[in-house]
Formats: sequence, C-alpha cells, structure tokens
Amino acid sequence: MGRSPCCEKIGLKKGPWTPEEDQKLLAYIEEHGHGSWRALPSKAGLQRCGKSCRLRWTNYLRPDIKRGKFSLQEEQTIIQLHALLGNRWSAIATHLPKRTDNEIKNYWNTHLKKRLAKMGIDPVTHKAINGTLNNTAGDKSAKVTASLSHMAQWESARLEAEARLARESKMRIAASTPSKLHAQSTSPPASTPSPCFDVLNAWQSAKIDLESPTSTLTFAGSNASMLPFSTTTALELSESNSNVWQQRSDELEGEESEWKFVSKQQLQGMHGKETEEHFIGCEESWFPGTVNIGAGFTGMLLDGSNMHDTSECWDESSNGQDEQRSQVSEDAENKNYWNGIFSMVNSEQPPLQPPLL
DNA sequence: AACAGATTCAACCGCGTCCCA
DNA sequence: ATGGGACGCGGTTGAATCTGT
Repeated sequence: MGRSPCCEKIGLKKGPWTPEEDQKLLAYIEEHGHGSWRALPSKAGLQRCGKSCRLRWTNYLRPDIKRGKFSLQEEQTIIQLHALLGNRWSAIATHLPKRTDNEIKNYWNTHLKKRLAKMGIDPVTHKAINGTLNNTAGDKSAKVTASLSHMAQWESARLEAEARLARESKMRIAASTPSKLHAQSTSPPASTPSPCFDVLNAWQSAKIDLESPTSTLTFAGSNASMLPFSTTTALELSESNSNVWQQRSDELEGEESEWKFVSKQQLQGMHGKETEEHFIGCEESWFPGTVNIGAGFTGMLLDGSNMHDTSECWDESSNGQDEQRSQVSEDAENKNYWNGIFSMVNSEQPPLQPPLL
C-alpha cells in the first residue's frame, strides 16, 4: 500500500542528471531545504519525481559527502559491520561518516565481496570457506566462529536498533538549531569533531593498550579519544619482522595489495592490534609504508583468540604457547571485545552530520 | 586501431514501514 | 482501527569506462 506513482506514469524525466538539473536542485535545497520531496520537483522547476531528487541529493549532491577511494580503515569497518549487520547498508553507512549507503553497497559488491571470496572467506557469512584456508587458521576459524555466532546473532539485532536510534537522533539534530544542539548536555562540544561510533575504536578501547611511546606514526585529528593507535603488535611487526615486511612489501603493490597483506595476517592467525585513524578529516593519512594491521572484526570472527603474538605473522607454524594462552583467555577476551563494542555503542552519540539547509 | 568482455557506479524499481487523518 | 501518502531501504539495471586481445 501507499506506493508512490512511478516517474513514467506521470511523464517525468529519468536517467542521468544534467549539470543544469543538479544546479537547480542544489540551489533550491540550499535556499529552502528539501522539505517534502514529493513537492520539491515542481517547486524547483525540475521534471523529475521526488524520489529521483532525493536520491540525487542524498547520494551525490549533499555537501557532506566524501567521494573517492575508500581508505583501508573504511574498508575494514565495512567488512566488520557487514559481518554484524549483513546487507543493512544504511546502518553501516551510519558508522561511516560522509559515505552513502549506496556508495558502500556498490563498493561492497564490486570490491570487497570479491576480495573476501578470493581470500576464501564467504562474503555472506564471513566464515572461512572449507578447504580454502590453511588448517590452523581454518580450525581456529570454525571454533571461534561457532563460539561467537550466537553472540553476533543477538547483538546484530541490537546494533540494528542502535542504528535506527542513530537515524532518528540525526533527524532530530537536523531539525534542531545549533543553540539547541549545544544545550544538550550529552552532546559533545560544538567545537570538537562529532563523535563517530567506530567499531574499531570500540575494539581498541576494549582490548588495546593505547600507550605506544615508540610509535612512528603520525595522524591528523586532535581529539585524543579518536587518535589512531600504533600498537605494540604493529611495532613488533614493523621492527622484528621488518625484513620480512620489506620483502612482502616488495611483492605487493598498491593499496589493494596492502589490504591483502592485512588479510593474510588475519587468515594466518596473526592478529595485530589496529592502528587507526578517525575518519573525519584525516582520510588517507595512514602510512602506506608502515604496517597497518587491521585484524578487525572479520578477523575476530575468523580467529578471535589471539591478539598478542606477532611472530606468527609470516611463520606458517603457529606458536604453541600463544595458542594455549589464547585458548585460556579466549572466552574472556571475546567477552571483553563484545562488551567493549556494545558499551561503546551505548555510550556514543550517533554520528552527527551537518544539518540540512 | 578496433573490438569484446569485464568492471564500475549512478540511478531506478519496488517493497516495507512510518505517520497522519 | 484503517487506509493512503510519503519516505527509506536493498536489490538490480544499464550506460560509461576500462582492460585485454
């Protein structure tokens, strides 16, 4: 019920937008706001249906859209959230500032899904495809995945609800004046970047020692809570395994290769602790030449046990001591991990976006 | 240079949900 | 409680572009 009449039924234009149409739509929304999408086209002098205008605005013309390549962290976040939420693109987009659900969906379908498949990971279930991974990783994967799957099922529903709340809150915020916004005691100071829930930050807050005095990484952004982390794992890897890293780096080219590099670590059971950047205002600031380990959530699903050992990175054989330790602490770590994520979800305001004009 | 196949991504389609009278 | 309008979401399409032969 309630379906809008299609464009062709009322003789409206379809297909690609012309610069003139874009200009009309932009000018109208800048002056009046979009208001009712249904009423907008005639008011703006466009021979389009409201739906088409809304899509054009939300997916392309909106000023707060970041276009261009996805950063490594964005890719990781997408994968992680997809593992939790499935094809809930709008919910995933809630956690990727300046990216649209459509863009994320396209990127998933054209890039990430294929890469995961190539790596032997089922992009739907985020589980290892039988026989495509080495035994160690595969065994761990099955074990850990089984132990986490019920949690994921429960909590994905919860995250969905959180995403919904975030959307609603965003709408309220968009309707509020800046002064009202500022008056809300739970809101962050207007002068600081809006907090953006990031599952990686949650991960870090739950599991990672933030101190990394020897870090060589530099990052944009000033909010300490959003600072990325150069972890001991990353350092150990970049130092003790620098030769190997160099060798591997030589073999790999470009961002995609680096992504593969990270993924291989995950598959081999080596989980570094993420280095991280906050997306807002510092995209592309990660260091191509520095090990940027994003074990991340898919990694957790594949192998949620160890976060300590870096020597396994390029060793085909796993470290038995670490494995034992991992098993002992597995449950506790999983619990900490999930608790960290969901306490972060609960404590964070939804990502704020500039109010629509 | 020309063609074919593959890839990308903006845009469309149709359904579900929300809201209001 | 119900029906209809409006909007948002996820899946799909197809033109444009890229890549390989």
